[in-house]
Amino acid sequence: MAATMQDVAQLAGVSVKTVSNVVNDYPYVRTETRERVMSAIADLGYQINASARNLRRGRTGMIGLALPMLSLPYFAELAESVITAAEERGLVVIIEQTGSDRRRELDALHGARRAMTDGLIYSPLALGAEDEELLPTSSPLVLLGERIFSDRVDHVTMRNVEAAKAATEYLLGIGRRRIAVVGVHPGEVVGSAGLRLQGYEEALAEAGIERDPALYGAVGPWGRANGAQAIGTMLDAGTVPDAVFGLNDTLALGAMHEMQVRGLRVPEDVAVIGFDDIEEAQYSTPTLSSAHFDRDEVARTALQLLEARFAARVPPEPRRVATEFRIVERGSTG
Amino acid sequence: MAATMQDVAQLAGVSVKTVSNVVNDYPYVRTETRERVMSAIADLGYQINASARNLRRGRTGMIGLALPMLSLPYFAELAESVITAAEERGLVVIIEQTGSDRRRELDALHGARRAMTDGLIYSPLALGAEDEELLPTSSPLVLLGERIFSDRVDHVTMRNVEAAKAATEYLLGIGRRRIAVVGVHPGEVVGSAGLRLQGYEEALAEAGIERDPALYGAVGPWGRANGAQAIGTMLDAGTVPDAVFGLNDTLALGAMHEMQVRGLRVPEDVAVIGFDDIEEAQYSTPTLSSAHFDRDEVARTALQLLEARFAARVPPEPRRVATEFRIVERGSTG
DNA sequence: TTGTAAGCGTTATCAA
DNA sequence: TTGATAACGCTTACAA
Repeated sequence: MAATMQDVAQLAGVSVKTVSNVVNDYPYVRTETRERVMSAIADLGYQINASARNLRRGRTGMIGLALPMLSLPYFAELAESVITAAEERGLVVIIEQTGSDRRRELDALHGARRAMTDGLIYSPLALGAEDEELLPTSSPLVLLGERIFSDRVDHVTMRNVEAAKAATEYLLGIGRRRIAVVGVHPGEVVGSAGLRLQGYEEALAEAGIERDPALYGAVGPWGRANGAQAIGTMLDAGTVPDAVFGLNDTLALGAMHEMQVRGLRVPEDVAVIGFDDIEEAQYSTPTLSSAHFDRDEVARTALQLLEARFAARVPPEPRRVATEFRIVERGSTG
Repeated sequence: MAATMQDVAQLAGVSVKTVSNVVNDYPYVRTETRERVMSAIADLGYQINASARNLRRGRTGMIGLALPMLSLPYFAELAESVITAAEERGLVVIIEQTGSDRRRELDALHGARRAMTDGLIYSPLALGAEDEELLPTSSPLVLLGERIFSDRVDHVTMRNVEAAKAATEYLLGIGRRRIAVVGVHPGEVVGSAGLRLQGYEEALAEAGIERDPALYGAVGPWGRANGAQAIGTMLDAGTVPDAVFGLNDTLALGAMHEMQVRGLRVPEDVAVIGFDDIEEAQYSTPTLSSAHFDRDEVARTALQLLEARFAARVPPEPRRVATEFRIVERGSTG
């Protein structure tokens, strides 16, 4: 059996309270006492029982991270950042994969898993603005992205519109005029797809270029296969763009792949830019230009927002923090 | 405050024990009683307190997954499978990123995090055979891969030698003779690098082809950048292979990229095969041939081994389970 | 600076 | 089939 505080206390000849004081770095412990306790801890290989501590404290030391799936590189990289940032704060992360399924996204919000964590970092894909009222407001929650907005919840946003606009402007700046956009979710306004498309359209409008529906590649999930398929359909229909804006990097990479297979040269015939700047963007052929966000910063900010709620007696005002971005120029845009 | 079993019991007019019986699907509860309890649970929005349950049960319902980092696609996909398989069994996964750092790998084995999980699935990269004795033998542990072998611990292995041999034989089968190998860790015998290299060498030996050190690309971590660098160095030295075996897919993809940049055609000039069959292999240009393993099967097997230990009164004999593989032929080998 | 004792919300034992 | 009650191992008033 594992040693308990009782065992340590007995061996050190002190009370459990004193052991607890030592374990929790309570300052008013005599050095000599502390040392006796420490050595007893070492002797017994004592490790604190997290369940007991959590039960007593009313906290679990764990936070949830709900995301579509880890095999999407963007989310794997986000998870990496969140886990690292959480570890710095002594928190443990439980990842819940929602598969961008509406029911499972709701479950992450309210289900049993939610009860075993102190807070939730939430990156929804299926829920939308109409679900705002379903967001729990009593328990700490940070929303990532701009899919849902609520005045009652903390947000870390991505400046989707501005970054997409900047990406499109970059393509315009290198002389491209027939810019396809891949990954469109028709009718969507508030999600990443809707917002990034809005940025694209604003850039074109300001450049005085007319909107051409033939250049819109609509797809479902944002994977490479759909990026390839969207541009394939477009090319089959006889529409040949001189640039492609992928609403995320995997779409852009898929589209780039499909065009190369069909003999188009990137960037000579078609320039390509993505969004998110996943690691893979640095290693594709050619390397992929992209709108870059600092995921570590997103993770740290989200954790700060959560912890502000853990600590507070009165819940703080919900905050909305926007993450900075920059356009990274690589081979796919020449 | 969240409702407790007491509250539910009071509302339903029964004892806490009865609520507990309902919650735990104890069969001997009258249907009518069960229904009253259920409706009280629903009314109060009661959710069980995991800390209290775990304290009482002496289990946490959580398992650890120690891996180098999630931004490596192979590990992200492995984590996805493990989380999914764990969820099916009502277990929660805590991911610990070791950064393939020796100290952090040891910490995953013995540290505080370890104490809050019931078992650990462990994919070491820095520890080696000499660390066998450091493996805890009292707590449930499953080792992934063939980096460490111990008779005292469960293993899920990958048939590294056989699969690498098959991959090399496949290249030989399509007529390649100067087969470079990328990702070599000189001097390593037991890790993935050592074993896969062994498979490569066995295949060449059986084909009667002499070992050529110029075709060995040694690198550190197995990322795309190092794959590119290894083949770059080789080409700079005037060695031009007619095929490349990447000891994993990201190495192969990096190497493929570098060769394409230098004007070599894949697969015409150089065929490329990887190892692991990550999702990206299906979307690169050209698509990447690879040695495929079923990660879901690995995950399920690992969990079965852990659970066998949770359940057992007497610890079961350590088992070693080998995962099947197959060579997937794609564009990079013509 | 340290000790005593009461709980945190469950589950397990035993009795009814 | 259900209920009383004692743990599980820790933290925290409160006392000393």
